[in-house]
Amino acid sequence: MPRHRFTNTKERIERAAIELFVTRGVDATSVRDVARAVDISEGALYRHFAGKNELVWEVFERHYVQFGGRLEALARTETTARGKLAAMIRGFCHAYDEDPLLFRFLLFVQHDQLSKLAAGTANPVDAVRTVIADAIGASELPDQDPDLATALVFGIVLQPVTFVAYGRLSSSLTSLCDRLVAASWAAVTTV
Amino acid sequence: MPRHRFTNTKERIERAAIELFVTRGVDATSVRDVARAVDISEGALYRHFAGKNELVWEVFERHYVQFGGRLEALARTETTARGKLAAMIRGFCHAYDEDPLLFRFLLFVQHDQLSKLAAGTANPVDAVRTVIADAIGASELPDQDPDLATALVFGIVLQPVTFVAYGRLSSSLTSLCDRLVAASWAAVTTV
Amino acid sequence: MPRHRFTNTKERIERAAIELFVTRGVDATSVRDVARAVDISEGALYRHFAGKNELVWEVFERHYVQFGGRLEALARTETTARGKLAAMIRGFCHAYDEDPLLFRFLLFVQHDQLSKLAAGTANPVDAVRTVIADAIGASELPDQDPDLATALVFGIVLQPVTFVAYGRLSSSLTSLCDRLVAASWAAVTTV
Amino acid sequence: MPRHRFTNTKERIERAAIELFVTRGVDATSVRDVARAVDISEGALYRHFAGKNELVWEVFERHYVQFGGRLEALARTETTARGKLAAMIRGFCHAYDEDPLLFRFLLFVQHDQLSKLAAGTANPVDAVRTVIADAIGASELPDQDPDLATALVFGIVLQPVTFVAYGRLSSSLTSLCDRLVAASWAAVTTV
DNA sequence: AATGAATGAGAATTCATTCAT
DNA sequence: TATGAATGAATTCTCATTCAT
Repeated sequence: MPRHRFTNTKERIERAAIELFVTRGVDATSVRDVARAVDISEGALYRHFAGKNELVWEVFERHYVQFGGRLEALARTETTARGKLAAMIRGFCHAYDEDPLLFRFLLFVQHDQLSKLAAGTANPVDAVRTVIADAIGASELPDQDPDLATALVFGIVLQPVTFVAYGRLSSSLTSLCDRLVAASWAAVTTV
Repeated sequence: MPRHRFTNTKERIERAAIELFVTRGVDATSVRDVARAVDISEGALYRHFAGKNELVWEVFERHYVQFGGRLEALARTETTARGKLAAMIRGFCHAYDEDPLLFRFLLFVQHDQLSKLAAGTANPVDAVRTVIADAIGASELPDQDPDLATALVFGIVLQPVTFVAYGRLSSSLTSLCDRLVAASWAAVTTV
Repeated sequence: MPRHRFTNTKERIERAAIELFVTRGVDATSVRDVARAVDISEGALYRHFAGKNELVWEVFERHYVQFGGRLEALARTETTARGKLAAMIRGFCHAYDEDPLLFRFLLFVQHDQLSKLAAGTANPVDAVRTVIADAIGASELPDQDPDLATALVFGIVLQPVTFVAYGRLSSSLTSLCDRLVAASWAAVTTV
Repeated sequence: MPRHRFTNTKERIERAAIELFVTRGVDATSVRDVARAVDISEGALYRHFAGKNELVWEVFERHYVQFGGRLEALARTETTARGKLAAMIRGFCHAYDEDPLLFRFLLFVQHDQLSKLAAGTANPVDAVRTVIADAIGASELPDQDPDLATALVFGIVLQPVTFVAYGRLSSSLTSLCDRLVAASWAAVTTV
C-alpha cells in the first residue's frame, strides 16, 4: 500500500538483494524475495532494475570496478613492489571488514559475471597482476609467471574470507592483514 | 523403448550431471537436462536417485569424502610435515589433472553442500588441518593459528584452479605442483 | 518537465496510438509505448483518455462514424445507383490514400469494436447497404440479398487494401479505383 | 487430478484453442484459458506445444498449407480457367461449412502468421494466383494485374464469411457458392 | 526398470491503472 | 496538468516430482 514512502528505494533494493544473494545464493533468491525484503511489490522493482540479472550485474559491476580502481590508487601510493602489494592487501582487508556482505557478494557472484566485464575495465585482478608483472620486469621479484603469482596472492587473501564465511575462522580480516601480506610476499618470492 | 541397455545407468547419470552442473551450474541444470544427456526418461532418473538434491549430494559426498581419505592416506606415507604437505598437494594436482571436471564440481558446488557433511567424516580440509596442527604441536611449524595456516594452503592450491578454469592460466596443475608446494611451505613458515 | 508545451497533446496521442496499433497490434501496444511515443508520462495520458480501451474506442468510433457520414454524403451527390456506388468507392480510395494508417487501423481494429457501435449510427457498411437496397427496390439492380451484395462490394474494395498492406500490391488505391468500381458493379449485377 | 485419461490430448488442445482464439482473439486468450477448457494443468500443455505462439503457428501452418494443397488439387481437376476457379471456390465453401471455426481461425490469424510461412509452401493465395496468372498468359482472361485479380476473388469469397461471422448474413457458404463463382468471374473479366 | 504425460507450485516479467507530489 | 513510483493481478513458462501404464 505505501507509495512514495522512501526516496531511496533503489538503494534499499540493492542492499536487500546483496544480503539475500549472499545468504541464499542468487538462483535461490526470487524477485519476490527481494521485493518482500524491501516491502514493495514485485512490479515496483522493475521500475528500478530491468530484471533480476540486471540487478545482479549492476550491483556487481559498479562495486567490482570501483574496488578495482581503489586498489590501483592504493598501489600508486607506494613505490616498492612489496609496498604496493601490502597497501592493496591492507586495502582489501579494511574494505572487507567495512562491508563483509558486499565483498562476499562480489566473491560468490563473480564467476557468472566476470565474462560480462568489458575488457580494459579496472578490476582487482588486473590491479594486482600489473603490480606483479611490473615488479618482475624490474627484477624486484624473481622471474615467474605473473598470472600464477597473482593467483597465489589472491588465494592467500581470499581463502581466509571463505573460512571466515564458513565459521572456520572468526577474526576480522584486518587482524590477519600483516600475516597475509607476509605470506603473499613469501609465496611470490619463493620460486 | 530400450530397457536394460546399460547396467551402468547410475554412473552415466552421475557423469552427465557433473558435466552439466559444472558447465551450467546446479540450479540452472534441470532434471530434464540430465535425463536427456543420459538419454533416459525423467521418471527413470528417480529409480536411481531420490531427487535432484540427493543426486547432487550423493555425488558430492562420495567424492569429497573419498578424496579426503586419499589425502589422509597420502599424509601417512610421509614422516615430516613438509613431506606430508607436499604429498597431499601433489596428490591433489594429479587427481585434478586426471578428472578436472569432477574437481571443479567439488570446488564450485561445495558451498551448498558442506554444511550437510556429518562432523568427523574424512574431508580434505581436515586432512590438511590435522597435518598442520600436528606439525605446530611438534614444533615442526612455527606457532600459529592452524585454521589460518590451512586457509593459506588451500588458497594457494585452489586459486590456480580457478584461474585455470577461467582461462587466466593454461597449464596443467601438475606442472605447477612444485611451485605450489614451495609457496605453501613458505606461507606457513613465514609468520 | 515540460508543461503545456503542446496544446494538441490529445491529437498527438491519437496519432501515435494509431501508428502503434497498426504496426504492432492493439494488444501488443502498451500504454507505456504510447506515452513514450508522445513523450509524456504514463499518468498524463489518463488526463486525456479514461483508459486504453477508451482510447481505442474513441479513435475508432469518431473516424468510423465520420467516414460513414462522408460516404452517405457522397452517395447523395449522385442520382443513379452506379453513380452513388462509384462515388463512394472513389471516396474511399481517396480517403485511404490520404491517410492509409488511419484506414488500416479502422480495418484491423474493427472486429473488437463494431459490436459497441450504437445501432443506427452512421457507418460505412450501412451507407453502402442502403444504396444497394434502394437500388434493388427501384429495380436498378437485379433482385438479390442486399447484405450479400454489400459483402461483395466490401470484399472487392477492402481485399486490395489488405494486399497492399502485406506487399502483394504496391499501387495507390486511387489508381485502382476505376477497376474496383467496374468489378463491384459487375459483381452486383451478375446474379 | 486426472492423469492419462485421454490419449488425444494434443488434438483436444488444438480444438479448444481454435475455439477460444476465434471467439475471444488470440491475444485475449491465455494459456490458462486453453488449459482450463481442456481440463488439464497449464504445465501439461507445454508437453504438447513449445509455447503459446507455437500452438498458434502449428495449428495455422498445418491447416493453411493443407488447404492450399487441396485448392491446387481441385484446380487440377478442371481444364478451363473458369472451371478451375469455380472448383476452388466451391471447395472453399464446402470446407468452410464443414468446419467454420477452423476457417475463421485461419482467416483472423493469418495476418500475424503469414510472414512465417516458408516461401514456396503451398498456400491458398498462390493457388488462386497461379490459376489466374496462367489464364491471363493463355488469354483466357483479359490482360490485367494477376495480384489485383486475385485480391478481387479473395475479397468476394472472404468478405461474406466476415458478414456471416458478424451476423449480417446467416446462410451457409455453400448456398452462396454459385453466386460467388459468378461474381468472381464477372470481376476478373470486367477490366 | 522404464516411460512420459500430468501436476501444482512457483519463477520472471508485463501491464493498466492509481495517486502522492 | 504533469510526473513516475507503486500496485496487484495476470501472463508465459519452468521445474521437481508423481504415477498409470
